[in-house]
Amino acid sequence: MPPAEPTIGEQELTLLRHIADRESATVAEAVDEFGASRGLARSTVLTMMERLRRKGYLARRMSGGVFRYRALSSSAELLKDAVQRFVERNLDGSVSPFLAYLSEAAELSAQEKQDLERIVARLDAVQRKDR
Amino acid sequence: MPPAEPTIGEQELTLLRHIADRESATVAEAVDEFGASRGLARSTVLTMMERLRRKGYLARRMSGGVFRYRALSSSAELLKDAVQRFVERNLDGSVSPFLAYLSEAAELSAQEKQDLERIVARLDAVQRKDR
DNA sequence: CGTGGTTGACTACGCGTGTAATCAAGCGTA
DNA sequence: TACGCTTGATTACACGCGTAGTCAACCACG
Repeated sequence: MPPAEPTIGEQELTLLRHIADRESATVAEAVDEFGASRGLARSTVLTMMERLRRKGYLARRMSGGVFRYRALSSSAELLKDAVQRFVERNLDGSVSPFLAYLSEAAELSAQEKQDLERIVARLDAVQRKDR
Repeated sequence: MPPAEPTIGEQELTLLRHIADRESATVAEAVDEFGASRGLARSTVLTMMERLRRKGYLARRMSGGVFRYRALSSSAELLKDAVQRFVERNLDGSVSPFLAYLSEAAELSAQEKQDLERIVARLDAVQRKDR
C-alpha cells in the first residue's frame, strides 16, 4: 500500500478533478476556468494547486515559461477513491446507509438506473455460480 | 428547511452514532464504551459531546445527579444525511461514482445484495408506470 | 529604458475539528 | 473533617483547509 494518501478537502478535490478532466492546466487557466466563477483570487488557486502537488496528486513541468500541472489520477479514479474513503471511514465499510439513501432520497438518471441494473445482474450471476 | 445543519467531523459522527444507537448515555458511559478503546481522554469525549449538543445533535437532561445525553436523530437517519451531504458536495449530486465503487470495489453482504435488488425492482416498477 | 501585467513563492489568518489539561464543586467514606 | 474520586465547565493548542495579500522576477510594449 502507498503511504496512506493525504487527505483532500472538498474544494481541493473539485479543483483536482477539474484539472484531471483536462489532463493539463496552468495556474492561469485554472483561475479562468475554475477560480473566476467561484470568486477565488489567483493566489488562492495557486496555493491549492501547490498543496495538491505536495500531496502528490499533481505534477508539473515547465513548458513555454510557465508550469503546466497535470493530475496523476483520473477524475473517475479520484471519485471512486473518495467514495471508498467515505464508506470506510464514515460507514464502517458497510454500504447499507448508501442503499438507504438510494432508495429514499436519490434521483437517478436513466444512465444511473441502467448502471445499477447492470450491477445487480452481475451480482446475480456471481451468486448463481457461488451456490 | 432547518437553518443548514452544522457540519460534523468524522469522529464526532462516530460518537454521535454510538450514542444514537443506545438512545441515551452519560459522559462516563461514553468514555467507557467509546473513548477507552480509542485511547481518548475523558475531557475529549466530554468536549465532543458538548459540541454535538451545541450543534443540536444531542440533548441532555439531569438524571440522578449526572447528565444523560440522547441523540435527536437515529443512527440510520444520521448516516443517510451524511451520505446525502457527501453525494451533493463531493459528487455534484451524481451517484455514478458510487455505482462505480459498488461495482468495482465493494464487497456486498447478502443483506445488501437483497436491498439492492429491491431497489432495482422498485425502479423498474416506476419506469414501467412512467411510460 | 521604463512601466505595467503575468507568474511563482512565501506568509498569513480564521475556522472547524481532534485532542487534552486543568479547575472547581459535589459526594462518599475512613 | 479531610481526602479522593466523579462530574461538569473552561481554556488551550495543533493541524488542515479555504482564502488571500504581498513581493520579487520576468517579459512585452510603448
